[in-house]
Amino acid sequence: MTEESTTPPTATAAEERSYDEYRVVEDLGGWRRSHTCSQLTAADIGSTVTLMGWVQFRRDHGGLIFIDLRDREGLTQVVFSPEDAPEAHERAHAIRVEYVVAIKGEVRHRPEGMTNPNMHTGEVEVYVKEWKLLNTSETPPFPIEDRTETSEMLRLKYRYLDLRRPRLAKNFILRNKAAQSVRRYLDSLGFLEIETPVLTKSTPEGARDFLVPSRLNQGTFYALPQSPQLFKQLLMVAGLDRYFQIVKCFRDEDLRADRQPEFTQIDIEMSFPDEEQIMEMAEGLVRTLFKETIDLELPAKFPRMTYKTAMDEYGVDKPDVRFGLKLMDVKDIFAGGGFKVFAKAPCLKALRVPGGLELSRKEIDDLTDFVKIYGAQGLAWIKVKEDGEWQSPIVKFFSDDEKKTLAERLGMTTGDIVFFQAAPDDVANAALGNLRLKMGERFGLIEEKAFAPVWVTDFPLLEYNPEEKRWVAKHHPFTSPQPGQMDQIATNPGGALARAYDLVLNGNEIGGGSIRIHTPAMQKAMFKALGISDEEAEEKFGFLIEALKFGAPPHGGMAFGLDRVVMLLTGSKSIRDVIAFPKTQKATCLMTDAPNTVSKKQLRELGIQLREKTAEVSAKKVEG
RNA sequence: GGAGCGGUAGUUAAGCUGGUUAUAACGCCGGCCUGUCACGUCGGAGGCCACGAGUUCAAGUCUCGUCCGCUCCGCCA
Repeated sequence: MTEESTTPPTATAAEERSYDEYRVVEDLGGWRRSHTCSQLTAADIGSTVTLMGWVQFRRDHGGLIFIDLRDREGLTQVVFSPEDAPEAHERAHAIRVEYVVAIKGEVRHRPEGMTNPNMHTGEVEVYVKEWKLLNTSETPPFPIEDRTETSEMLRLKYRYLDLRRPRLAKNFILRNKAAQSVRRYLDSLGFLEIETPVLTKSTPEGARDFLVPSRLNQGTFYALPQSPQLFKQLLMVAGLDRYFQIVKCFRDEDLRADRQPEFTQIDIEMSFPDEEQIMEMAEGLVRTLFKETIDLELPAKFPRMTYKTAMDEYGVDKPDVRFGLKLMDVKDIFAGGGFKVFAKAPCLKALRVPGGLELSRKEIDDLTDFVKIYGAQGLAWIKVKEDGEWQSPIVKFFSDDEKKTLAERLGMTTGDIVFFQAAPDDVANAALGNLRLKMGERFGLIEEKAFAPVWVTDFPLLEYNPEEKRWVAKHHPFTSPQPGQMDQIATNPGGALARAYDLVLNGNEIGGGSIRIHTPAMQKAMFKALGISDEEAEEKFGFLIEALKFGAPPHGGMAFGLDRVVMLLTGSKSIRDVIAFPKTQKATCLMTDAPNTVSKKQLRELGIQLREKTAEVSAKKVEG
């Protein structure tokens, strides 16, 4: 080291200096970490430790220099003192945010009154004796800290920096805990973790498949699994009895805050179960998971609700039961009455919101726009004023009898607002069901930290798909009907019930499953009911029907959406925050720039040629 | 496929009814500073206002289109 470089710059120095000469990256040179950045406490005082990590903040007093050293576990304050270690201190002026450093020094108690109770390691600090610069860093495009909001775009482009932020890092520490907890629990119950193929067969029904062209068999395609559904059933046929897997699933559908094209399921299947046994196992799993990750005791038994009740009272099949505000059917009150809009409505439902009197005209207008999203034509309402008078644009059309019955049925009282939807069932339910959630938020009825699980049972087996003009499986075509329900399919397809169940948590579907069909006859009958011809059934699902012929045991199971569960456990608003490298709403990866074009050679090997317009778009992408 | 919100220094935002040199905070660079912890303080640098057309004497601002991000509907269990 030259004379000049060890002399601190003085105020009289004419030209600006640079610390680049100190920014020489060194090898580890045999150094090893002795502690993480969240470990040191008063018990370690006096010991010599080695820490490695990233520089979170730097506070250079000219004399003393403090840095907060960060790793995934936490922060430790490190002190460079010109008296204790002049050479180490002088070089430390060059340290910048996000540099990677290794420091060796002595743990000391902080001086009286200088401890930091906000910091896990706030009682102590490490006085540096020597240190190594392991790497420098450019100034990060956004601050690596929780309190600064940054655009999703930048966060995704520099995901590895985003993941350094403590809040996100914590999510993945918890996610790991959750996964390990699930494995321990299921293993203890005799479930075997078995892997299933990722390159598999495209099956109709359900979501759009992601396809993978086959080079060895040109003109044919694998599909990525929407779930390992058929494989896990075949594992039951194989007599493996109990299976589970924490597994990626792929669905090529549009994205949402809680939907990614690839996501992770806790996939479970067991032999010889009834619904009760599966629900018991699932409740145990969720209870254990919550206990071991966030130390929360969920009730021993989760409440249950039929699909019909959920739709009638909550308007959705995934009710948030943390608060009341149930929908009420009032169709009968106005049937045949003078107010045509209500009298003729296929479905007429009301939502009474106590305290809703305070909603302004503007707010009601906004709510009207809100329900239009779900296909509603408008939003009728009645306010019950302090003097008991009803204020409403429609009440003048009501008869006295109608008013009286309505008030009694809904329990209308001063300060209320009542909303109405006169519409087809699905529209009325969607509009009021979502309005209910909005009102729950608006009036602070939702206890944010509460977790309210609920089973939704007795799902319909089939639902009508107007686009395809046929009945399709609501759950999937391998779901067993409830006893006797198969007979209904011919006469009243929509009324047949399935042995299916969903687990709903705070208005989020976190899991679902069913007892499966295990005889070839029933499976064939089901395909027939779905309008799938024998030939098609044979071509697409022949291997399943074949397998069912060889002593398939009764079996059933369920799958949990791990991403959604972890999202709820961590209080995240999107599953992107619990997926290390998520995709944008257009299903692209801003970090790797996937999906991308491939060379002509690659396409030729696969026997694939782009259509003219597609090729143009592709060429443009290559240029850009 | 559709609806809504957004894109302005490295970052987060402000920028009114179109009008002089586009603001601020944080960050960055440098000076000073031995008890800070989102250190303080003094000074400095930093802009294709997403992109492309148009209207206008004049566009960050108005119009149209395109691209990108988010939320939602459809889609998806």
